[in-house]
Amino acid sequence: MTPEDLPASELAAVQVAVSPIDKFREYLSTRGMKLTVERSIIVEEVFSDHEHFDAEQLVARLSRRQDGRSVSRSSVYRTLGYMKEAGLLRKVARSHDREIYEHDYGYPQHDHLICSKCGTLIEFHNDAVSDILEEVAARHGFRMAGHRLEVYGLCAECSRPRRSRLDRI
Amino acid sequence: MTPEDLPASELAAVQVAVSPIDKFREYLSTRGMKLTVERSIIVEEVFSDHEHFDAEQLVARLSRRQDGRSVSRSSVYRTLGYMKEAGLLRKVARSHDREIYEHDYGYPQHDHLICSKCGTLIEFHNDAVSDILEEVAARHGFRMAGHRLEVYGLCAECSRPRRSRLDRI
DNA sequence: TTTCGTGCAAAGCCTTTGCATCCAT
DNA sequence: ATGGATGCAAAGGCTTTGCACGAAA
Repeated sequence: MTPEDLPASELAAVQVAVSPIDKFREYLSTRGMKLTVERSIIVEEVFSDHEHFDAEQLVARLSRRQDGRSVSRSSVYRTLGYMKEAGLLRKVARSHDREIYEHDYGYPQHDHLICSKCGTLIEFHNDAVSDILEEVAARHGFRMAGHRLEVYGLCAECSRPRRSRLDRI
Repeated sequence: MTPEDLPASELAAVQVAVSPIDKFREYLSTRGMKLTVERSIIVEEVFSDHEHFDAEQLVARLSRRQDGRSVSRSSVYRTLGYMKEAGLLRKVARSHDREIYEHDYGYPQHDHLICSKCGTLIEFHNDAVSDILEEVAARHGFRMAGHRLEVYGLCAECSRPRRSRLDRI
């Protein structure tokens, strides 16, 4: 119950009162579930950086650990689901038939520009969008819980014309 | 190689009102492909109403036809892909692990409110959203090609409390 | 002991693909 | 004769699940 085993440095970096692991523990307890060693490892790995990731990449990162703290693929998938329910993660896109996750805790709401060519995800935030959606939802008697906005196109890098391509025939 | 087999009348009407089937034929011809009987059946079935659908539903609708004009599942999937490339369809969401399609030809751009409970899709259009996205994209040197905006939550119907559910212990 | 969790393998599902056959917008 | 297209079945690839064993309270 008590978060006394958490490094203060991490708490500061997340900029929230409760660390992800604590929030997860809290969520689990309300469902009669436990914060097991495996679940802790997964949360730690997931929040070790802010990059987007998919289940398989996470499995790979976990199996690459040299401390022998590995977790099975099944547990990874199951835990990602719980973390999403707990509000720690959210699915932001789908790439190559895989769900892409990102932190949904400790970071402000934002959306993405997705390059159709290289797959790069560029985050952006715009309050006006949220306001508009609130208004639209209200007009339809719809109780908005969240949204997913993906803008497709080509990033600056990929939209730059290249001679090599024009040379082909 | 040359598009000389295209009726001049159709070329002239391109910017105006070309039927989905014609637009598809045109697209196919530019790729050296043919508008076969099966592809025509699929286009006809898809544009027989404006509802959203997924591949399996379309397969079901086609197999339900009494005129013996059936099409295999393979062809349905393959053709949906071509129709998307041709600009006739677009994927708007993903529900129950299936891609949801809708017409992308002859209908104005719009987005959706998606009920997390019953899966209902409510369409809405808002110019401000498009404007904002154009601006955001420009600011990032991103060449926007399109977007996908899904608002999650509960529709008016599903957000209404029901006694019957409370009765269950 | 009892309950919940893990890991493995197998199953599920949607979607794609290899290949022989078919056919003609 | 000639490509492209179809249809069937099998393969793919991500994700879920059944089940026996394991660990913690």
